[in-house]
Amino acid sequence: METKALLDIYESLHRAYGPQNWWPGDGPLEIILGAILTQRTTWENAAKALGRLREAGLCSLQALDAAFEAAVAEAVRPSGCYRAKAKKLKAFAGKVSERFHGDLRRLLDLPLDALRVELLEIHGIGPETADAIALYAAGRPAFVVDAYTRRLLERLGLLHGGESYDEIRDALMAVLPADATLFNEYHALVVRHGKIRCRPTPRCEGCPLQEACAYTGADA
DNA sequence: AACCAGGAATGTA
DNA sequence: TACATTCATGGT
Repeated sequence: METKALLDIYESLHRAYGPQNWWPGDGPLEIILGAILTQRTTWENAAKALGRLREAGLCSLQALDAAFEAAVAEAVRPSGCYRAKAKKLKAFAGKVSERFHGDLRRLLDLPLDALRVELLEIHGIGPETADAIALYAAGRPAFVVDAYTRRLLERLGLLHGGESYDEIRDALMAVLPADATLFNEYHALVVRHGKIRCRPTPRCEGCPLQEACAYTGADA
């Protein structure tokens, strides 16, 4: 993949959609909890679950660590896969508690590579969630590769379709400047664009990537 | 009424 | 290593 092609895509998307302002404020912990809760669900459902965690007084590492898994599960029910996610949330709280003395900063302040290794050891955190946490909670330049990213790059002819997560991530990070702000907006823009469902004809009317690719959204 | 949404763990060959 | 199944709510 080439730097210019990828930056051109970014420019087109940014011109069309503007800044997406993903995961602002909230604080590192809630960003992490949200990253787990949004797996295989809409952000609306994840936000609902996060709100219920707050209501239940479970929005802290100590509270999560001490709480019954069933209580956590009940709170996060709206996000789906709720028993599995309750286990994941407690796994994260437990890891920070035992390995980092309950101090989230000790984890987040690690160098990117070390941070990613630590995150991947935690039950419930795979490559995409690890990069989302590194980028949006720790502010590190980690490129988040999701289904939208794959589909876009495949349809633009930059990928063939058999690549692993790490292959795609490493290829992108090898040619793009290590800029957390850029990666933050890039991922958010790819998702924003990917949600658009183009009509078969005319194809992608108003699509910002029309000249590069007539059909990069979801299947209509 | 199938299908998808800001995945990952687990089981099987 | 590579693919199938499971988790499970809520909106089209």
